[in-house]
Amino acid sequence: MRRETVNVFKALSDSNRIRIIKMLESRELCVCEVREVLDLSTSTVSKHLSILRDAGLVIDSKDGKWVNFRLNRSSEKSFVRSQLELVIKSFSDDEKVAADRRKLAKVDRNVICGV
Amino acid sequence: MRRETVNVFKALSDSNRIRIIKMLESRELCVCEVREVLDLSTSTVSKHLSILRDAGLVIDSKDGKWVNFRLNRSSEKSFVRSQLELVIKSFSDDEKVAADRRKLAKVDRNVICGV
DNA sequence: ATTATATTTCGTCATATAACGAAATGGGAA
DNA sequence: TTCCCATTTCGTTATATGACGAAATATAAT
Repeated sequence: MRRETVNVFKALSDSNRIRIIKMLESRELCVCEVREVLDLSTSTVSKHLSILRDAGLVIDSKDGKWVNFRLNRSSEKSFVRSQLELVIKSFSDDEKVAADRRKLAKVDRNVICGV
Repeated sequence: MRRETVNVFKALSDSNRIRIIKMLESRELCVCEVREVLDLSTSTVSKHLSILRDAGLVIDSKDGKWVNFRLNRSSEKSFVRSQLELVIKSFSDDEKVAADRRKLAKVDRNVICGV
């Protein structure tokens, strides 16, 4: 059994990680921006993002002291692309997702990080 | 966050349950047929099937002393239909899935059950 | 009714997962 | 260098999950 493929399901089977993906639809995010919206500890958010990255669902890139995470919409694996599309199409009527989006619009990493 | 939708991911995030779905592509199956192929205890298989049923991915129907499980290909939820389609399209090159299919072709519930 | 069989539920165990804070890492900035 | 800060890793804890066998249910057959 292909563990890689099952790991995509594992990565998507946590509501906080779904919220992260829905947030990443808006724009690239660093760890502390996600932490601010989800109200979890930095280490927990970092772990969630690493699980999504290991599953191939998100990509990270360094920018100075920041690490930016974005959706891997052009993954070479069609299964990953399909799952991302499905998640993007789904959860649009979810109130928590909507609230995250509103909160995210007000978040500026230069303000909320390093406090 | 819609727990129902996340539960579909949870249901699909176990390799034995993926194998069950791939087996159900061939035909309806009862608990003991699945048990025979996966080589797990009856109670474990029953639990796996109930998780898939609770997620809406499979349907069960009684037929005398047997309970037949089949894929819920015409679920009223497009998300469930899409996920089933994706699983059906995927894992086709998986050796364990192929072996399950070969084993399943030789399985007759009237022979293997009740031993 | 009594027995047999298929399935589910229950209790238990081992492992996996998600959460946290503290400590370690890595890259600007002073 | 030294300090700062974003991130990761580590160690711990609580809960979730997957496995089993035994007991309980439900139905068929005798």
